[in-house]
Amino acid sequence: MFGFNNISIDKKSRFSFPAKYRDAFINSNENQIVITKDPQYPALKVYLGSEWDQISTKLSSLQGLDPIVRNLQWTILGNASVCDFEPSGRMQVLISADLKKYAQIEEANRICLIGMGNKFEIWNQENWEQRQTGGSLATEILDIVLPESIKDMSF
Amino acid sequence: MFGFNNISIDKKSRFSFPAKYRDAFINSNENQIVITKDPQYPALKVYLGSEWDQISTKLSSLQGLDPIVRNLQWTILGNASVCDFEPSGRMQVLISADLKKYAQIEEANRICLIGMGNKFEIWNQENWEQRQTGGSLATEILDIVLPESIKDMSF
DNA sequence: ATAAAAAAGTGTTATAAAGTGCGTTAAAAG
DNA sequence: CTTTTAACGCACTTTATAACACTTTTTTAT
Repeated sequence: MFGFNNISIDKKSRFSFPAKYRDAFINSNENQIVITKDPQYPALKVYLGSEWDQISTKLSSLQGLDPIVRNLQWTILGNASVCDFEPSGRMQVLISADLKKYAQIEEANRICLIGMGNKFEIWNQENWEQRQTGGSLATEILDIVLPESIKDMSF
Repeated sequence: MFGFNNISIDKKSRFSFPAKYRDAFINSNENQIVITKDPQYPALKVYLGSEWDQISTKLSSLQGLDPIVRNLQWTILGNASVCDFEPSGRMQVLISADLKKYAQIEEANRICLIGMGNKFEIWNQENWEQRQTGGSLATEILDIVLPESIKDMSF
């Protein structure tokens, strides 16, 4: 599932996945997706249920007394929103007020949904354009040395 | 059970778990939860009964002559409050005055409840926001070398 | 020690807000 | 021109919370 989409969010903060992904969703047999914060950028990550199960299980098993691990757990696990999802239906998903704020799409009624294979990213349109045209965003959050325990994970 | 929730505590220091966790509680077949202190931060941890049984059994079996272990035992075991819990009901829980004080939520009528998978954290809202936005990883209470015995535990 | 008063804890109800479902219209694609 | 998709609007349902009433426990005064 790849590609760029500029789509709308309605008054209740819902968006629908473009129909072109329907078959892929049906084939992957998922009935849940998970939205959470991107740990590096003011953007959101969208995972398929099965993918999320793997990531969350691994991440929550790591030693939380390590402050870097703990911060990742907070960001990724502590902001995850699990949504029931019907690939055969409207494929609608709600974005919580918190996540909207984080991704700076509070006011916006349009977002950028970027297909990255097994996951999606959601961006504020201006942030996305700036980032693509080489500009840097102020908030590079995770500028740290990673502990061994998470070096083999990819979020 | 994941995600961020800003919820109210009533005048009698009760809060209710958001309804979105009901199914997960019912499926996990728990009728008790345990609230205790977080050993690193001014926050509270909430465990499911079964999870607590494992953690507390393991932790209390460790060698208490190690001062770090001893401190963890005091903090986590010595402040645990077991609450009967009805997933099919209102899912209400009382926070003791002690624990409220520790988490600095004495005055507040709102708290942040953070779902971290198999456990929750409870934070004073301001503390949480500061910690999430400040990004300073410097000020951890437990900034020490962990003994081998607890390296494989995650609280 | 006993009774009264206060505090703490438990449970119920009402109401506003948030979330969900679905039909209709508008736009795009074939 | 027909079919599919995206966006919008409305109605319905669920949820969160404050207010209230009642019970139990603790404290205080006699």
